Amino acid sequence: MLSTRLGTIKGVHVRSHVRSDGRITGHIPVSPPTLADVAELAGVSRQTVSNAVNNPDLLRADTLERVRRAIEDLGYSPNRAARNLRTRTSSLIGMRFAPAQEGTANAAIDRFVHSLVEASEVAGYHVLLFPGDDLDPVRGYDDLLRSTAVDAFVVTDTWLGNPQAAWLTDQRAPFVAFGRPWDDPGATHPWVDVDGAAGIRLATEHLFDQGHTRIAWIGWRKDSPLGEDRRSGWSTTMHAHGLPTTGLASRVEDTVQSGAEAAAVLLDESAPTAFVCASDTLAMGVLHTLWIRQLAPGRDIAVVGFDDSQVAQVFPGGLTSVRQPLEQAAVEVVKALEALLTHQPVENPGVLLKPTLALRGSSVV
Amino acid sequence: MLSTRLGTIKGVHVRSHVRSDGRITGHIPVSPPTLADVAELAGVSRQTVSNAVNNPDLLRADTLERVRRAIEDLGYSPNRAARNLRTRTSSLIGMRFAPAQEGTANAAIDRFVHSLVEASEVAGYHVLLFPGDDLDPVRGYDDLLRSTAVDAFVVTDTWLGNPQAAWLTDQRAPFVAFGRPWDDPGATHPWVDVDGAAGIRLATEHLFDQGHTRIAWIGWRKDSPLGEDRRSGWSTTMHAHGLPTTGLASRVEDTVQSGAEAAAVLLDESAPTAFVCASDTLAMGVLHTLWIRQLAPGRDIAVVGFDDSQVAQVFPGGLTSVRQPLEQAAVEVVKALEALLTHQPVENPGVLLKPTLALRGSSVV
DNA sequence: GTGAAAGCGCTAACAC
DNA sequence: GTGTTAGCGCTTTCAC
Repeated sequence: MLSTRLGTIKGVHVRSHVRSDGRITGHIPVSPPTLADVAELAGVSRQTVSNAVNNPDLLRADTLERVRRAIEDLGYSPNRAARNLRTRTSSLIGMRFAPAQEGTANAAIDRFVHSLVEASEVAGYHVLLFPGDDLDPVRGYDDLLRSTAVDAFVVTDTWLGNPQAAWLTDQRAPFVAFGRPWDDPGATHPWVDVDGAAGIRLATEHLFDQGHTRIAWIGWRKDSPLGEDRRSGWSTTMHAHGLPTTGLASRVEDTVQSGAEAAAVLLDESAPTAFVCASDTLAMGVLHTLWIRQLAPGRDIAVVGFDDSQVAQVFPGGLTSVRQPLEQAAVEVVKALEALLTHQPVENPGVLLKPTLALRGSSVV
Repeated sequence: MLSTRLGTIKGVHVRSHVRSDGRITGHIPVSPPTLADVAELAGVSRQTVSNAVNNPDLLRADTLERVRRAIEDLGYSPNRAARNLRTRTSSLIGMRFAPAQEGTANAAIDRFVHSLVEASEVAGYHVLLFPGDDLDPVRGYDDLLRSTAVDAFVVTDTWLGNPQAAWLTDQRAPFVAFGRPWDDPGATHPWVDVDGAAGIRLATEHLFDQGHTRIAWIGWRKDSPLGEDRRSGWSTTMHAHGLPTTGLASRVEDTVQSGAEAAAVLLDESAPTAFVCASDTLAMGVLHTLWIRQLAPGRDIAVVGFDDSQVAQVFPGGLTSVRQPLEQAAVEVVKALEALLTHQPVENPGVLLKPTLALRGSSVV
C-alpha cells in the first residue's frame, strides 16, 4: 500500500507519494490527491470515483468498497473549486453581518447566525459572512452574486425601505428572508419570521394573570412595522380584557436611555404597575428607572422585555422576556433555501413561528 | 452597444444578449458574462481582459479603458470558482463558530467575528463559518482543508488541551490563533491576544485609587491558564501596594451562580469592599449577591468585570469592565494572515494587545 | 503590450 | 456498471 502524508509547507500543499503522473515527490510542493490519484490507486476510471462520491448507488458493492478504501488511504476530499466550477454551485450561503450594536441588549442576529451555521451544515452548506456598505447597501450582495460566489443569500434586515429584498428579487437571486416583507405584502420570496404580536400577547396575558390591570407599553416609533406589530399584541390583549390603554403607551428610540425616560414619564402620569417592552434594551431602561426610584422589579413593578437576551438571563433576579425560537427559525430558513435551490414549487412562501415566554423575577414575585 | 441584462430565473442565470459564441439568447438560461464575452465586446483577447482585472499596469491606457468599459457594460465579475481553481486560492478564511453560550454574559467571540468580517473585507477575504463537532474537534478543519475550501483558518479556542492548533501545525495548514498558545510556549504559529493580566491590573489599580484596600478576586479554576494570567494581574497589583490577598481569592466555574456563591462566601469570611472578576458573568453573580443583600454596587461594594459585554453596558448604573480591543485584534489577525499567505517571513509570531477599562457605576460613586 | 495554448479538478453526457 | 470525452472560466506560461 502506498504510504501518503498530506499537508502544507508554508501554505503550499506537499505530499510524499508516487503521483499518478509518475512523479515521485518527497515533501516537494504538489497538490493534494485528486480524483485521478484515487482512480489510479483503486484501478478504476475517474468517473467511477466521482460516482462513488456523488452517486454511490450506481456502483457495484465491491467496486464501491475498493474506491472507498483508496479515498481513505489517500485522504482524498474533492476539490471544492473544481466542483464549484463544474456544477455552478458553491454550497455557500451568504449573509450580511452588520457591526455589533453596543450599548443595547440586542444580539438576536448573533444567536441566529450561530443557529444558521449549525442548520446549514446539516444541509451541506457553509455560511459566508460579508460586511455591509452604508453607502451602497447592495454592493456586497452584487459582488457575490455576479462572481457566483454563493448559492443564495439569507437576508435579515427586512425593515421598511430596505432595498435588498426587492433588489435581489429583481436580480432573480435566490434568497430567503428572516423577517416578513413588511413594506411589500405582495412579495413572493420565501421568508421566515417570528410572530412578535403573539409573543407580546403571551407577555401581556401573563401580566394580567399576575393581577396587573394597568399595563404600560414601551415600543418603537410608529414607522417600524415590526414595532407596531408587537404593539398590537399588547393593545389587543388589553382590549380583550377590557383594560384601559389610554396614556399607557409610549413610542421611543430603541435605547436604554429612551426606555428609562419613557418609564419615568409613564410612572408619573399614568401609574402603571407593569411594563411590556418591545425589546430587552427598552426593558433595561425601565429597570434603570426602577433602580433610581428604589422600586423592586417584580415586587413593586413588573417588567417584560423581548428577545431573551443574555442581559435578560443574567440580570439579578432575571428579566422576563419573550424568546424567539431562533434555532427553529434557522432550520426553517435552510429548509426554504433547499427548496429554492432544488427548484421545488414554493407552496408556502412565509413561515411564522411562535415565540415563548421566559419567566423570571422581573414579573413574578 | 449591446444591451445586456443579467439575472437568474429560478436560480438559473439568464441573459438577453448576443453571446460570444453567436447564440442569441433572450432570457434563456445561460451563464453570466465571462472573460470571453468581455474580450469580444472590447475587441481584445481573453488574457488582456484578465490582465485588465489583475494586472492593469500591463495594459496601455486606452486598451485598459476600453476593457474597463466593456466590463462595466456587461456587469462582468470574474467567476470565483474558476479563479479559485486556477489560482488554488479561495479568498476565504475559515472559522469555527461554536454555539452561543446562554445564561452567561460571554459574547466576546461574536464581537470578534463582527470585527473579523470587516477587517477581512479590506484584505479581500470573506469569512466562512463552520460548526464544531464535539466528537471530533478537527473534523470541520480537516474537511475544509482537504477540499481546499479555505485559504486559512482563524482559531479562537486556544484553551489548554485543545488539539486544533497542534493539529493544524502538523498539517502545515495556514492559521492564526486569537489567543496565546498557553499549553505550548514553543509554538511557532502566529497569534494575537489581549493582555488579560494588564487589564486586571488596570482594574485593580482603579479600585485602589478609589480607596479600596480589601479587593477580592473571583476567577476560574486553576487549570485555566487564561484565568491564572488574569488572576496574576490582581495579585501583582495587590502585592505592589502591600495589600493582603489571603482569603480574598476564589476560583470557580464561569457561571453567574458560582460567582454569586463565591461572593457570598467572601463577603462573609473576608469582608472585601471590592471585587475584581475574571468575567462579566462572574461579576453579574457578585451583583446578584449584592442585590440579595441589599448592598448598592459602587456605593457599598465595588465590582469590576471583564469583557465589557452588553450586559455590563446596560446594567442599571453600569458594570465597570475590562474591554478587549477586539476590532484591533481582528485587524492584527488579518495582518498576520496576509503575511502568512504571502509567505512573508514571520518576524513576530505573537501580538499582545492592551485592553482598556470601561468605567461605570459599579466601581465609581 | 498583446495573443495563443494549456490545464487547474471536477462532473454531465454519452458510449460501451 | 464502468469508461471516454468534453468543457466549466479562469490564469500562467510563452510567443510575437
